[in-house]
Amino acid sequence: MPYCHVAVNTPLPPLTYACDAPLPAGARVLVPFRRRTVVGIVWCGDVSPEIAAEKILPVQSVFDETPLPESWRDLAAFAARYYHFPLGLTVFAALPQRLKETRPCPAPPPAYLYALNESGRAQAEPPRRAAKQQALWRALADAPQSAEALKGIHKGFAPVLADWRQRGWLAQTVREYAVPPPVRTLNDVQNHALARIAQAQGFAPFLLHGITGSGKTEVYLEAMARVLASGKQVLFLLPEIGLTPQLLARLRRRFGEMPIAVLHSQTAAKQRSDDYLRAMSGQVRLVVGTRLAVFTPMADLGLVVVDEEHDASFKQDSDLRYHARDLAVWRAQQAQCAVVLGSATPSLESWHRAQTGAYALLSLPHRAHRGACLPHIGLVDIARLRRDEGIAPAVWQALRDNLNAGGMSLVYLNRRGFAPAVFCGDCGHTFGCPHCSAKTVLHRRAAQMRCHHCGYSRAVPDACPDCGNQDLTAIGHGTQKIEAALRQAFPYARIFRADRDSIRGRDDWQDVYAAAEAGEADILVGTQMLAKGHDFARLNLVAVLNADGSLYSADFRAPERLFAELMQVSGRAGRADAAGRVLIQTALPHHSVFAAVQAQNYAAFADAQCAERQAFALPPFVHQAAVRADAPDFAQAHTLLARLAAELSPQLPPSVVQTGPAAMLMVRLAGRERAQIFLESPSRRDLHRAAALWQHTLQQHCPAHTRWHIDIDPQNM
DNA sequence: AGCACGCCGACT
DNA sequence: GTCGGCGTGCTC
Repeated sequence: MPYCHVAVNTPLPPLTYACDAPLPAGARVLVPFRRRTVVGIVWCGDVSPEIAAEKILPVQSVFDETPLPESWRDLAAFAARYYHFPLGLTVFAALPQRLKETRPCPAPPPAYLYALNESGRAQAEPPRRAAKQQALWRALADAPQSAEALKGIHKGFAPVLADWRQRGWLAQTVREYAVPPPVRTLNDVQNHALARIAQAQGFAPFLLHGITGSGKTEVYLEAMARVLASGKQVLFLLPEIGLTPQLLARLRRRFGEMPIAVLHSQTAAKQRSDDYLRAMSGQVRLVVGTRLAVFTPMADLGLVVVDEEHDASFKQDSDLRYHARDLAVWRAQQAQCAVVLGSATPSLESWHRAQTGAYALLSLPHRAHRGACLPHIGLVDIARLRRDEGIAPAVWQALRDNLNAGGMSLVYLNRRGFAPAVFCGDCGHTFGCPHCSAKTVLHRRAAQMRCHHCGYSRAVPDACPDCGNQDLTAIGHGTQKIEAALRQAFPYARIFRADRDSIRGRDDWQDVYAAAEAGEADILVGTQMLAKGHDFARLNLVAVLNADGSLYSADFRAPERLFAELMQVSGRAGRADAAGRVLIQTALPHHSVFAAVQAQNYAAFADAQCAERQAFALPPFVHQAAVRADAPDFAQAHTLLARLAAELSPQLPPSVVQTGPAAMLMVRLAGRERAQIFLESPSRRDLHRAAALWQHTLQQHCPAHTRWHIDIDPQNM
């Protein structure tokens, strides 16, 4: 009797089942598992069993669906190996919801074109009294028609069409989509970048470094157009916040009626699995999505594009801790095609690879439209300045002047809520989250104190729980408080706030966007949400209120992130013909990151950061893995790691440096306390051997109440 | 990861 | 005397 290995949604390796005949690898099957029926993916269709025959159960049924292709299985296997995550769980993390369910999931039918065939043409056309039918008939006699076109002629076309098909009068062909010619012409620099990408043979990684407004997207679109025109597929990844209706509209303008698979966490389950299967069959050639789209099986991949490649949302921070940009590069290597990583502020990892020649560097150093110039960036030293409502006098003045001049301003700060902390003026009591090592944030409109890290919220207290003092002070400023202060100072200004609290649905965002576009907004107040991806023509003043926060952090990536954030938000200012102005409030004006921001010189900043990272043996000069444990008490997590560290350290490859265990920067999260050990090595191979050793040991020695995971290339400390 | 089977406190 | 707490261990 043949046996097969089946990946199921558990941390176990693929399990052995019996089957009547060898099964195709990649097939979706139903198998009995723990007295239940679960979905599995055949991993090996014909194996000899390594476990006792009496334990082996038969495969229950095999779905009549196209098996997942070998390239997809290789990707899943690689991700499981690289991220030291169980294969079964990796496989299921890479599938859309529908394919994890126990019902059949047939591939959606392709789009057809319909026309009268010879026997159809031999028939008499419908009489004039059946006007709609006659119109349909004439259209079908004239040229092949899509379903949408027929619907345009006669809404109730479907039964008529079915009838004629039944009679054998119709020919149907799969609809082909041509790529329309480009709408705009590129400038010389863009054309040069495009030519390099288009000429590439085989695996060819590019880092497209282009300042804000330099027209990176146009380069992507034209590179994509060429690949799509050749009949191959394109995978286009964007950060969560970049996949907007505006971007989709732009793709539709460029690629006409060509179908686009849109895969992100908010796509409805049915749509997502349909798009997944359409991409797998090659029916859809353009796949656009956020990080999870990197797992889309694609029959004939010809180009991968990762926009804003430095963005943190490409890294998943739970379950399978993958980095979509890195898997995207792996896929391009697998498919032997080009991959374009684009950013105005590339990650130092990618920059380093471009410097060492592993990636080809393409630069777009100027804004694309003539007349558009870089904003002027000024620093406002707030170390000794009195501020009114968290805003320095010079910034108040600039906002007032700009308002009077009819300009639009953006007030940017990365703090939601009203005030980031509340404390008692008498005894100094502060209000922490009971589950996290973080203060709760005052949300005044909701009259709540909320933790921004877990779901905790409570009513605003009337008095201090320690001393009964009723005079509680809100310190610091969040978007709500700034909005209130601005409304008071400028009662006639049209002020809009955009953050995760005020923008709940897509419509809220559309309202703000439309108002800003129509010139009906004077001041926008908001967080990251406003910094990324949206251009407002009238916006000519950006005020950044709390730039420093992260610089006090122990995370060595803080300057890199701050630089990217400031460049991104600065880029919002003055995209049209007039130079914009940016004012950054900081108490640390002499920090090197601000000089780099003022100079708007990414390369100088990146080179300086790289030198520092090299001196301190940090990524990208070494590779890191974090081994983390969390438990209700810190001691439990710490003890486990300390014990195993002592045990394992003599067995580690010599190039691997093991540091810790130490507390994570945020020790307590959602009621659990977290410790971690860092593994570092200049050798990927050695790092993986060390990680594998830890994985193996933890699988066997993890006590109750303690959880653990391994994070390869961790982005958070 | 689930989800059973297993052994000790508050209910009819 | 049972219902149910979640602690430990197995799943082909």
